[in-house]
Amino acid sequence: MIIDIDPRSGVPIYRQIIEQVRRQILTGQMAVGEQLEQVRSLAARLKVNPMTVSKAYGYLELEGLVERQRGIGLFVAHVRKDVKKPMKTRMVEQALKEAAALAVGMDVSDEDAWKLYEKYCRQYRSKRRRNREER
Amino acid sequence: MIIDIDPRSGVPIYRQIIEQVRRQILTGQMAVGEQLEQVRSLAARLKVNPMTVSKAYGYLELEGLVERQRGIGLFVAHVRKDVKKPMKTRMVEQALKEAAALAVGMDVSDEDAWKLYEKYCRQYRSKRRRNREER
Amino acid sequence: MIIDIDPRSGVPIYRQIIEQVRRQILTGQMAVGEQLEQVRSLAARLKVNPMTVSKAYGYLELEGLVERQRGIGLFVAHVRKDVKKPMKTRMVEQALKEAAALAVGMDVSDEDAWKLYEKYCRQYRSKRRRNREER
Amino acid sequence: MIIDIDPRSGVPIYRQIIEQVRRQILTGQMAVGEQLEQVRSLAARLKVNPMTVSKAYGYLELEGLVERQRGIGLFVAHVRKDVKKPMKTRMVEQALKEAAALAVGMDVSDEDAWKLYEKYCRQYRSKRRRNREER
DNA sequence: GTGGTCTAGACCACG
DNA sequence: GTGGTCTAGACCACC
Repeated sequence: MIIDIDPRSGVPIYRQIIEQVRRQILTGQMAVGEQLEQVRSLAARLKVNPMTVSKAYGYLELEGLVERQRGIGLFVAHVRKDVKKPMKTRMVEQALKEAAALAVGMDVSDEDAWKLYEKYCRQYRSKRRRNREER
Repeated sequence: MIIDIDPRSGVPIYRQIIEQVRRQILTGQMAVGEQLEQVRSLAARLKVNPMTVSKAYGYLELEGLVERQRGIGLFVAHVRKDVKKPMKTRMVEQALKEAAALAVGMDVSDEDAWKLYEKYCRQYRSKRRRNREER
Repeated sequence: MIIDIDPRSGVPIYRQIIEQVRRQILTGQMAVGEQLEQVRSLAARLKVNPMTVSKAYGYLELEGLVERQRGIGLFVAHVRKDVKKPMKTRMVEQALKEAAALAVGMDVSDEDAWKLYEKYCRQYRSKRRRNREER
Repeated sequence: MIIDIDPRSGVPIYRQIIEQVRRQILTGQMAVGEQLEQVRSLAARLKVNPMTVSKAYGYLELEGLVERQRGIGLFVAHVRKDVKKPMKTRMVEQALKEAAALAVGMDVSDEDAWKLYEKYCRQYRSKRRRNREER
């Protein structure tokens, strides 16, 4: 499992884990039925308290994105496409809405905003490609 | 002063106040020299402890967005444009970056994102126009 | 009476008044028996609340540097030289002690510190000269 | 951590804490990465409310002198030298400026001031040497 | 276990 | 009248 933690970013660690795992599940980077890395193993790898990982997994279970099989571990759950799709778009929509609100307030033109947006997209896409090649 | 607080949002109240006041100052919705609502008055209105408001105002003073006139109150400070500008763009940039990260992760095409973004901008611009006409 | 107030300096206004009047009395710039500017007049001139001036004068009276003559006003008191002298040196000594403590802590060499000190002295001396010529 | 509080000095307690910790960090008396005394522990020792200590630590974090590691505690941050240096010199400069203003006002000659300054520096340097040997 | 936030209410400093 | 500080104690978030 590819997870990057920045303990100094201000975002709680368990949230960083949640977001990255959720993203990987929703985009299919993690397949249905695939087992999540064990709590202790991931915690050791990230140099993080096991309770932190456990908490993140707990939230993902609540969301229905993973399923617990007692004594064995957690697995990526099957989520119906008509449930998955809106989850994905809602997240993006909210972020775009926030950006729009700020840009309008700050008098940033749509063109300038869009140039920035595209720049960041390129960065993230190439970063993603690199990660995939490493696997 | 227009301030909306959601005590259940998880974001500390004083931070919500800071962000909203900062945005209003940077966007010029609050004019230079304008007096901020009094600590006790705002606290009463938001049904919040005066210290919470005071804390928020204190941070804004540290940022230099607000100036104290002892015994009188707090006022919107004059901020040099070359200081203000980067503060504004940084806020917009961060929001766009977040949106880009999500869109890439969720496989949302640039075209779809752009359509959404434009829609929200139109909404905010018309909302803004209405607010101005009311004044 | 020559008094410069900086309402934005962070130092309480009444303290700024106290310090400047005290300095002028101790250095003889204000003669024994000379009348202090009236509270209302000084307050108007400095664009400051009369109570602020009154408070400053009150402290000076407590220190014995000025004397109240009921119904007439406040006058520079006669202070014995053997009382005056230590007041003056103690003030300077304390400031130098603080500067020394910091300079040692911050590893600033005596030479560097002294160059700075002399620079500031020159500035203040010329400022003082200008003030005198204006009178 | 060596901290002396004078609750009767007029200077707010949280400011006294800030200044003393800042000085110890900038002078290297507190090493980079060293853990700050825990909020509750320091509060108990100074017989002060934990929030007061927390407030002080919070400001130091804003200044970038201190970093939080959530759930663990606060640590002396690594501050780039080119950022640290001006902070240090500004502190010394201000103290020297204040001393110069007083000395000029009180008609203390540069020679007398210099003698005093050197004396205090000697005192602080030997005190410092003693402290180092104790370690 | 750590630190952060909020409250209620007292008291102070400043004008 | 302003705002600032501090306390005591409750509660929360995070690890």
